[in-house]
Order: sequence, then structure tokens, then C-alpha cells
Amino acid sequence: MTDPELAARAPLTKERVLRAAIVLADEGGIEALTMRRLAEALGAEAMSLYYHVSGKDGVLDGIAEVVAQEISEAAGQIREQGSWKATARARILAAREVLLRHQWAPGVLASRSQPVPAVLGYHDALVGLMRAGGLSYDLIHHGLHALGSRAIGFSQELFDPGAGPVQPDQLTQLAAALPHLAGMLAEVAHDDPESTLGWCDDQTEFEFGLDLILDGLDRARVR
Amino acid sequence: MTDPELAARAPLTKERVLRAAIVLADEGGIEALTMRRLAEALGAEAMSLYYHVSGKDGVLDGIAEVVAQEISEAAGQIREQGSWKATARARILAAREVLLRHQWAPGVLASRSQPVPAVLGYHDALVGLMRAGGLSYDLIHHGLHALGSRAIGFSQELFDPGAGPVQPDQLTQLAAALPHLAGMLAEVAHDDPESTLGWCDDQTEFEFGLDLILDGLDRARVR
DNA sequence: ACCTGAACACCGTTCAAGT
DNA sequence: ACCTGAACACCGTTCAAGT
Repeated sequence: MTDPELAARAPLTKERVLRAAIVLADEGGIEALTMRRLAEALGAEAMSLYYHVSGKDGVLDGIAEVVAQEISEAAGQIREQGSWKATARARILAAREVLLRHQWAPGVLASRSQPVPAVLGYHDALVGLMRAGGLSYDLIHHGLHALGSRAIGFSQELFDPGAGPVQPDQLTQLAAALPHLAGMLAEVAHDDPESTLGWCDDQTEFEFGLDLILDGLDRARVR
Repeated sequence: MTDPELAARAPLTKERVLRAAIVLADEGGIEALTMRRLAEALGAEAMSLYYHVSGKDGVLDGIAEVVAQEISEAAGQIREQGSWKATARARILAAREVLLRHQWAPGVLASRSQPVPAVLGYHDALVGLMRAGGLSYDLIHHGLHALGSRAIGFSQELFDPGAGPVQPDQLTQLAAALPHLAGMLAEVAHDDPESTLGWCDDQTEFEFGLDLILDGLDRARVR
């Protein structure tokens, strides 16, 4: 108790372990999160973690739940808008802001063998919102699947064509093998030459896809 | 040459290595694909692989390209339908059939630091199809982002509410904490009590989401 | 040209032991 | 109750060596 060596480090708790794990994943991606590095970040040995969490899967379950709670809370701050669609849109964009700070989250959530409680809670609120907006349970069910991870603000891209601005000489090379893609790129890049993000703005594209789905669901609603 | 010991195993080639890697990933998931197990499946030592591929990332790049080619070829078999939308739909569903045999593919494709050539080729054809259908390059660009991994037949789900049929007693438990989800489940499960897949049919849900996006894009087209 | 063995720096985890 | 050291079965990879 009075020994400075023992008092030097706060005792481990499950909460401290999970918070440190999230910091590691945020900063170095999910592959930076190892039991050994996590322990080191906490000033402990790897084996000490096992007293507070049930192995690495326990850590992943835990951080999934913490982030899902954060998403739920952010969405909960959104007040009712003029329509179910506007409210759902605002809630999902609020969720996305959280997710942008935890980009590893969709993969971890999808990899859990048991449903993550706070994710269910988030979707429960979404179902309630859509039901109150006049959508049938059947349509809502299809809608949740159609949204998939987009419901929490994430859309999986297969390649990043906007890794950098397209150079004219790259375009001519591209045109031979991929004429349609090159044609599209040339025009889209020309329309927005100022874009510092390259020619794709993630946020704009996310909102476009989200609106496409929400609009489609609203149109399918029986009025 | 006449020594049976030496003749016992076909020499390694990049193609054989990649084919074996795909079999491993198909059968045991992407985490079953390790350099050591891959070598073992080929009757060689782990270090021998490095002569044919540039490490594990080279294997991942390689299998990503092979599967993307398979997807491209499957889509290429589809002949023109009555509209761009019908053709795109049929091509994407053909891609999905390939993907269902290689469920690890979306994750691997998304994890590549360089674009996978055959994925670009597949998207190039899709762009051409949409352009011929009267969509502007700008709309096509948004459309590709809106589709994301759905363009090759994959939709990321955050949880699998259809892991099994919902039991009545589970529903009452659920209803307390998640009233809206429970209400939806009760109705959807009731509507289709025969479903052996639980209450969610992946294929149906995939097609619903796909049509929502394709219909939305077609509607946004200037006619 | 093609393949390998030994070795290194990592993983997650078990188990017996410390305080 | 809480933490640790040694050890085990795995990883990917480098490097020098074999044929």
C-alpha cells in the first residue's frame, strides 16, 4: 500500500483493458491489437489480461460492445425530424461519425459469433422509428438487410479508385485496357478538379447510397 | 528423373500454389490459410513457396486476382437482357454465385493495397453497360460506390438474426429489452413458418437490396 | 533454377506458481 | 483476489545452404 513500486500502476479492470484495446485498434488497425501489446500498453504482462477477459475473443466481444454503445448513444442524441426518413438518415450519419473513429469496428462486429447486445439495441430503435413512420415489419426487415453495415455508417468498398487524383498520362494508359472506367474517370475528375480527396468523396458517396436505399424504402411504403 | 522420390511430387508453380490456397480458404476460412499449411497441402516446405510468390501478401494478391477473374468470366456468360438494369442484375447475381463459393473474397479484395486488375475489368464492363443504358458517368460513379461490395454479390451483415428459427419463449424474453425487434421478428417469422433457413433468406434479401439500388439508379437516369 | 533447415521475432494460451 | 514466468504450439520471414 505504501510501496511505490506497487502503487505505480492502477490495477487492471475489464473497463481499462477494453479502453486500451480500442486505443490500440484506432491507432494501428485491428492487427495492431495483440494480447502482448495490449498488456504492455497497460504496464502489465500478457497473462494478467486473462484474469479480466476471457482471452482475445473476450477482448473483441468487449470492444465491439463498447463501440456499439457509443454508436447507440450518438444516435440517441438525434431528435425527431420531419419524417422517419430524415430521422433515420440523421441517426445513421451520427453513427457514422463514431464509426470513422473506429474503422475496425464493422469487421469486428461481423466476426462475432454471438449478436452484440448494443447493436441489437441500435437496430431496435431503428425498427421502432421505421414502424412509426408507417413501414410494415416485412418492409423494415428487408430494409435492415438492404442497409447491412450501412445502418451503422459503413460501406465496404472493393477498391479505392480515389487513392489519389488521376493523372492525364495514367488515363491514356488506363483507356486501352479499361475504356469505360477511364471515360468515367476523365469526366468525373474534370467535373471536380478541386477535390483534394481525389475524385471520390467518401461522405458524399455514403450519403448518396444511403439516400438511394431510404428513398426506395419510403417509396415501397403503403400510404 | 528416374528417382521415384523426386518424381513423387509435381513441381511447384505459382498457379498450383494459388489453387491450393483457394481450396484452403474455401474449406477452412481465410484464417486456415497459412504459409505452413499451404506448403503442407502441396507436399513442400513453407520456404519453398517464397520462390513462386512474394510472401503471404503475394498469395493474397494472387488468389484475389484468380477469384476476380472467375467472377468476371461468370458475368461475361450473361447475355444482354431487355434493359441495362436487367443485364446488370443478372451479371451481379452470376458474380454472387461465384462469391458464395469463396466467401473470404470480399475481405481479401478490400484488404489489397493495390487495385486487383480483374476487379477493375469487371467494373469496367459494368460501367459500359450502365453508360449504354443511358446513365451519366456521374450517376454511374455514384452508383458504383452505392453498390460497393454488392456489385460482386456480397453484402456485409452486422449480425445474423436468422441463425436459427425464433422460439416463442425467446420472443417473450426479447420483447422486454428489444420490443420493436421482437415485434418485427414475431410477424416475419409467422409469415413464413416453413422457412428452413430461419426467418432470413440471404438470397431474397440480397436481391431486394440490389433491386432497391438498381431501381433507384434507373429512376435517377435522365430520360 | 528450385527447394530446404535452422533460426528469429512474433502470436495466443495453459499451467503452475507467486504475493 | 490478482498477477506473473516459463513453456507450448503456432505464425511469417530471413538467410545461408543444399541439389
